[in-house]
Order: sequence, then structure tokens, then C-alpha cells
Amino acid sequence: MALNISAVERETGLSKDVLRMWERRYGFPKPQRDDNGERQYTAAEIAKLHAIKRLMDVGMRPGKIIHGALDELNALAEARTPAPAAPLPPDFEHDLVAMLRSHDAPGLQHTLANLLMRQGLQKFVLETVTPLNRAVGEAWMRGELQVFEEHLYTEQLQVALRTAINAFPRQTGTPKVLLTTFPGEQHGLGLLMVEALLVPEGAQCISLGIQTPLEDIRRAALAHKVQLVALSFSGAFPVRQATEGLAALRRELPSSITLWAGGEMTRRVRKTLPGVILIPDLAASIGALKSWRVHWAQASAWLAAQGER
Amino acid sequence: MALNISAVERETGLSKDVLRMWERRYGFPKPQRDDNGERQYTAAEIAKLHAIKRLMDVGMRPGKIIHGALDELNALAEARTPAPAAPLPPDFEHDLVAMLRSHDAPGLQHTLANLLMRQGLQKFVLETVTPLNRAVGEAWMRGELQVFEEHLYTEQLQVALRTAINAFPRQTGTPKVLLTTFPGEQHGLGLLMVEALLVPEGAQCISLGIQTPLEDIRRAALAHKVQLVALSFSGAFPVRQATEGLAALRRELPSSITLWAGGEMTRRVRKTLPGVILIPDLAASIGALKSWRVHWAQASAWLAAQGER
DNA sequence: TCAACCATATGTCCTGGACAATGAACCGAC
DNA sequence: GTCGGTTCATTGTCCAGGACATATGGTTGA
Repeated sequence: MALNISAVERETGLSKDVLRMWERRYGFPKPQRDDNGERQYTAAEIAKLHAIKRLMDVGMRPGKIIHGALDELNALAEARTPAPAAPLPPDFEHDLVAMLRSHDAPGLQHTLANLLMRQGLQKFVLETVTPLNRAVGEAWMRGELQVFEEHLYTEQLQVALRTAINAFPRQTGTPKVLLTTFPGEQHGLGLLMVEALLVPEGAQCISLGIQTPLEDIRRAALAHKVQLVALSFSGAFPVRQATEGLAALRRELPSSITLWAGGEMTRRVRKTLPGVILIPDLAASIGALKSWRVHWAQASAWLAAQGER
Repeated sequence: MALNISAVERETGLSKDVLRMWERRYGFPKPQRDDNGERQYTAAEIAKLHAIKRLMDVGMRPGKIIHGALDELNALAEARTPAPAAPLPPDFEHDLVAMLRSHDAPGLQHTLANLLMRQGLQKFVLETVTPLNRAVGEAWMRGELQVFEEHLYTEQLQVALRTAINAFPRQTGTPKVLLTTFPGEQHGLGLLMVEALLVPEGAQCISLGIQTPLEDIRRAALAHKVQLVALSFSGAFPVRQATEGLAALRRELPSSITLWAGGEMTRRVRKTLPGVILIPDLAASIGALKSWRVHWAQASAWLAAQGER
């Protein structure tokens, strides 16, 4: 199964420019050419590109890894794994990952629902989903999980979370929060997890799903009169794009609207972004909500005092 | 707010190559250059590009429309609108579109849930969601709906459908169906709608969400031992990519697995694809499922007869 | 020890040309 | 007159190779 350069771009997320540049500079990948002189990538090249992309998404440099063999790269991924040290759920992670690998969709769904019911939504997100995500991510990094197995996991988790969120009485509450991602961001699970934490706290969440154009985020925030805009960025999202976008959005939004940026990517952010609150991990979102409430109460009191004068 | 060529590619879905080629051939868009000689697109250019993209997604040729003014393009979209002729729900479409435009998220959610309960899942999908999608799509084409309003609609509908699908007893049933889309496809609503039609018919649906690499679709089909693989393509999906992908997938899948392709795009397909069943509209999926069952029963009978010999 | 600086590594953009694939118009045969 | 095939125009994708901006990591000097 040989793919042309567009197909490889779609499959790996590496742009055509990058693929050609790597070929020019590093000599890999060096695909065969068809009768028209166009690149034809083999399945093996694509597999290695996938491995390289995975490692780059966790911060490695292409020049250091591009000449390694496929199994060396997988070993690298293994080595990089920090301390697995399963924090709370003793074997659930292992069980769930095993279920994924044996393609037991019903069992997975059942176990997730079961855990969720036992723990409650917030605890489920913080103590089960978060470490589970890490476990799945690492298994995938080591090449132990196929892409489709990870897709299944994401879907099942979304089903479980959505169902639980829906069970809460909604449609009112303070603050009103707008949830979405920038264009280019493919992952929506983070949004759902934040929503799962905020809704039980009494916030009113309005999710636009992924990939909302910047200008429309602004319009939506104004139209829905939200007090808070929360954006989610996965680990693979380019920091530069994010910081530029956040700065632009901050400029366009009235200062009364708080702006949150969360997700894996935020850990790679160096600069401080004035007027943007970074939420480095999910648990922090609850704290940030509480501190928003304090400020809001103070501001209300101040306004009331002004009114009394 | 001036954007560079990458940002425009992300926002409009038009590739850098296409943007440069249009500039070269048609003289539009002709963005200013910054100090480095790099293109800087204005908001007005981007708005017009959005309008052009929308029209192209319904079959127009760029050369015919690229020189029209923005309002001429919106008028074109209006003119193209076929027969609105609301089939059944008398004013619901109008009401719901009005709710979208007034940003009444709770009302929208409530109305959708209400309709769903009254009509039942299948009828809701066929008689409410389908015309509603068309109404929303057309309103959007005419520039009456903002992107974020359409995002909100999609999200709310997904919530409603997922909740309803979840209420069905699951995890067993024949056939087992794998649902997903090709890489590059951004829209997952179609998958959810098919699932909403098939689950009540007693099929067991396994959804992988959007953008599963070809090779992983094959692996997933084998791993989950499905009898049917159903793929969804939105109107904007390039026919060529779809037909090539379908042919490749058909080649790689055992012939015992049926392959369905559905969604707006399928109406633009001319060639016949051997071994691929086109599902031109949602209602057809139920018929196709029934006819699959007949064939399956016959094949089972035949196998049994063979066994008795 | 820390900050400023510099070399290197890396990604993005550019131009302009070649060519493939798609759609539309035309033409001949039934 | 209509159907099917052929030709022509339109449109998108790919290629090469260069320029340059930015990020990274190490080094030097205070």
C-alpha cells in the first residue's frame, strides 16, 4: 500500500513541506518515485514517521531520532516513560488497557460506566480518567496500542462522560463558560473532561466542540454573554500557534471575560501570557473556578458599594 | 486581524497551494505582503474565501464565482436553494433556526430533546434532523448563520443523539457494524445519525469516531470481527480521495465484510465502485441493513445445507 | 551562578514550472 | 433527438531549491 505525499500528510500530520525538507536534509524518508516522479511512501516509512511524530509531540528533536530504527524509537519511547507509579486505581488501568488490546468494547463500556457510578463524576475524571489517559498515551507511544484501539478508547470515554454530564440539571448557573479549541486542534476529550469538572460545581458550560475560528470564538463569547472562555490544547499543538492565537483573542475580548488555556501543551509554554490563565492540569480548573468566584464576589460587592454612594 | 497563509489554510480548508494558485491564475485573493514578503490576508479576503468554499462544496467551479463580490456570492447561494418545501415539521425548522440565531442554547436543547421523545429516535433522525440539517446548511450558505452558531447546533444535536442511543440496550446484536470516517473528514454527525438508525434495528455499532487511518480501519474490522464497515463522507470531501480510499479498503478487506459509503459526497460519485454499497441518504441505510439481513440469512441457510451433505 | 549571546537545527514561505485529473462542450451514430 | 465517446479547457497537486525566521542548546563573560 503506497501513499502519495498528501495522504502521508493526512495520516501523519506532518506537512508536505516538512516531509520534503526531511528528505532533503536528513535523507529520510526517501520514498520511491512513480512514473510521474511523484513520491510514493511505503507502509514501513509511514510507520517510522508515526513513531517520530509521537516522540516529537513529547518534545524530542527530529535530528536526534530520525536515523534510529523503528524498534530503537519504540525503545526510546519506553525509556522516556517517567514513573508509572499507578496513583490510585490499583489495577484498573492495567485491566482497561488489556480490554482495549483484546477489543472488548462492551467490557470497556461497562467498566467505565461502573467506575463512574462508584466514584462520582469529578472523582472519576481526576482519579481514573487522568491516569488512564496517561497509561493509554504511553502504551500508544511504545507502539503497544494501535491507532484504532486508541480511537475506540476515546469514543467510549466520550460516551461515558457525556452521559454523566447530561444527568446533571443544566441550563443555569454561574459562571457561564464557553468551551472550545482553536482551528487545527483535533482532540475534544479535554473539553469534555473540563466540562465534567465544572458542571458539578454549578457552572453553565456551552461547548462549541473543536476547531472554532478565532473570530467566531470572540463572537460566541459576546453572543452568549459568557464570563469565561476555556480553551483546550493537546500535547501536539504547536506552542507558537497557541500563544499567538491567545494573544490575539485576549486583545479582542473585553477584559471582563476571563480566558483560560488548558491541556498538555500548556506545560511547554515558557512565556507569560498577560491576561491568560494557564491551567496546567485538570485539577487546577476547579481551583481556578473557585478563585474566579472569589474575585467575582469581590467585584460585585465593590459595584454594589459604588451603587450605594 | 491579518492572517498568514497557514492560518488561512486552517480556517478555510483551502490548501496553501490552492491559495497561491488562485492568486497566480485569477488574481484573487491578492493579499498584502509583510516585511518578509509573506502574504497577509485581510478579514474581508477570508470572508470571501469562506463564501467561495461553501459554494464549491455544493459543486460550483471556482473560475465562475471567484470574481463575484461577497454579496453576489451570498445571493448565488440563495438562488441555488432548491425547494425548501418543509416536508413535515411545520415550523420547527424555523423555530430552531431562530433559536440558533438568538443563541438560546437551553431552548435549543430542550426543543430537540422534546421532539426526540415525541417522535422516537428513528423518526426524529429521518423527519426532523435531516430537514433541519438542510435548513441549517442553507442558512449557513446564505451567510445567515455564523460558524459558531452552526458549531453549537452540531454539539447540541450530538448530545441529544448520544443520549438517546445510549438508552438502548446494547452490546449484542447482528450485524456488528464498524462506523468511522477517512482521515481528512471533519464531520462526525453523519456517523451518529447512522448509528441512531441502526441501533434500534438491533445492529451492534462500534464507532471509532472520525479520521481513522485506512490501515487501522482494516485492522479494526478484523479485530472486532464486524460484518459491516460503514463510512461517512460530508459534502466537502474530495470525491477522488474517497473513491481511491474505498477501492484500497475494498482490496484489503475480506469479501465477507460488506462495505458501505454514505453521506452527502456520495451523490457526486459517478463511477461504480465494485464491492462498495453507496448509501445516498440516511433512510437508505435501513433498507440496506434489511437487504443485508436477507443475504446473510440465505448465506447461512446455504452453509447449513452444505454442512448437512 | 546566571544572563546574554551565538551557532546550529528546524520549520515555513517563496517562485514558477510541469503535469494529471476533472468537467464541459462537441460530435457522430443510432 | 438522444446517447455515448472524444477533445478541450479548467483546476488542483506535485516538484525543486532557495531564502529566511525562529527555536534550541551550548558557551562565554560578568
